[in-house]
Amino acid sequence: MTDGDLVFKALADPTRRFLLDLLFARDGRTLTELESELEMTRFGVMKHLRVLEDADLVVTRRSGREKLHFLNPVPIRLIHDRWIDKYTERQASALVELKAELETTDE
Amino acid sequence: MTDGDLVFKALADPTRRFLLDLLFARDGRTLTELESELEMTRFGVMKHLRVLEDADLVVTRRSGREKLHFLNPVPIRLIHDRWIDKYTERQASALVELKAELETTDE
DNA sequence: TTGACATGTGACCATTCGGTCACCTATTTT
DNA sequence: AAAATAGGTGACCGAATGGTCACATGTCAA
Repeated sequence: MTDGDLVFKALADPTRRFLLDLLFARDGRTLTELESELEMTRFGVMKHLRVLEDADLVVTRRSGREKLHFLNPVPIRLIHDRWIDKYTERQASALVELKAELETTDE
Repeated sequence: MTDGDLVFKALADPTRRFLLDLLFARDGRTLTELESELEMTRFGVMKHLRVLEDADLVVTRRSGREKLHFLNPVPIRLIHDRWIDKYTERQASALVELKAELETTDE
């Protein structure tokens, strides 16, 4: 399996996307800390973190017996660049902003 | 399953990503035309296109007995916006460009 | 209107994936 | 040193996924 494949497989699971959300909000957390945010055993979370790490979406640093987890945004950017070229980028982001605007004025 | 889930599930398969690549290169193709680019039965391709359509990554228009397929970049842009904020965007794209530059100068 | 063409449905099967558990190692604390 | 803490491995099982086929509908051309 190539690098790119790993990224898409990693993003396919809702638990793993939630882990990325947690790290996006605050970096450098340990497995145990992340586990406490999820209704799942430590082993499940560990397996998911492993997948994210293999995909290079999460990078880690050991500190004693702890392992700190950090979000790496580069693979996400590459997904964007694959199907949105420089010419259509303005359109796409404009549509996204328009949609967001319409939804907030609904409230 | 929510809309976002469908997008990530859809992107998880290499055949579906290749279909997006084909449509990114040239829009408005029929099922039969796309099928000819793949080593898979028509039914397999149809199933994949259905998944992409449910995820809103591909939109279609009927024309007689043909069904034309178009790429929709909006969901891709939303993925980008979820984990790359305005402040780190410059960093991420800079890293991507740097990596591309290093790889091309290698040759 | 008959036949060819383009697309569609439901069932089926092999493989992959998500999650848990028993068991294990390494580091810190008391 | 002993106990507690943080992380890790391999096997296992139910559920979801990828791909194919028999069969069916709608559209176009001769």
